[in-house]
Amino acid sequence: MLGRRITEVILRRDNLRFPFPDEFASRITGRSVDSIRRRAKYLLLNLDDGRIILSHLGMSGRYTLFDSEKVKQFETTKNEVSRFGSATGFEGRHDHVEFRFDDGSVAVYTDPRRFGIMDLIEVGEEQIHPLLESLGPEPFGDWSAKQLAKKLQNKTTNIKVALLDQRVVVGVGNIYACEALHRSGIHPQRQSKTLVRKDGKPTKKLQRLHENVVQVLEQAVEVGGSSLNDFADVNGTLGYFGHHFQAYDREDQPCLQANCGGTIERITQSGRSTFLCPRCQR
DNA sequence: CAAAGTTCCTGCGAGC
DNA sequence: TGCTCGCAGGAACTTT
Repeated sequence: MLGRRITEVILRRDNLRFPFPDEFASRITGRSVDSIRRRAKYLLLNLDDGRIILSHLGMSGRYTLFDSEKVKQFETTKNEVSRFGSATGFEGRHDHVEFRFDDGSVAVYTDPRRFGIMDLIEVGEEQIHPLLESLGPEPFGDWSAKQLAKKLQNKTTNIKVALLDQRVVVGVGNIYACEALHRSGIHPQRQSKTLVRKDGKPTKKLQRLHENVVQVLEQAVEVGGSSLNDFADVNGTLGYFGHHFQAYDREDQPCLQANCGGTIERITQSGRSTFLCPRCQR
């Protein structure tokens, strides 16, 4: 999408999780995409008029890109079966938005559950956007164990729930919270503040957790994300991180930590599944 | 029945 | 007593 001019936007419904902003299509038609950034799990597409398309994939959203060749093919054959899985070319049941570009390519936003978000940020309003304003630090930025300790020092909340709190650190979802805690040997139900020393400095375990959060996310990105069902990149390539799970979705299977010999358990915390090894996670 | 995300609401208890 | 805050849990959104 980068560097291309939007020639047409087709909305197949009036909302995802929230209604599309007023005149969304007309306000972005004719604009070109100057740069693309990410903040937490939000995508930000900077347009040439200073406005920003804000997008979130929710649980099941995906963008699929079709080059002009592919687009021509679809338009001539009306072929609805493609190698893109649920993004069945154009007009699949869950293809909600189509961005058409000046070079003939098309980006399709597909989202069966419609937990995703699409909004248009007006010039200068990025800092005050309600979805962005209370986000915590980026794990790949200058985030430190010290910073994490500060956020957790008075928290009685379970550490797993704290990791999922986007005010503590952004980008850690349910899978990666489970994996990072498992690698760190920390019990998910442990009170957050017990990982911080009285003087406010991180304990050894919290330092490990900080390192492992970054490591888990880096590895997941490297192999293209987690395909629990069908996470795919813009070319339809499936993510591979699922093959690297050591705890998540492994209930009743042996713990893979060296010399542990424990068995992975599944519990529920705040309505979310947590997988842990009660033997090596304390 | 459970699911990868996020926000909002309610009810409860602690502390001032 | 009343107020605020933090926290836990649940609901909501929807389809597979």
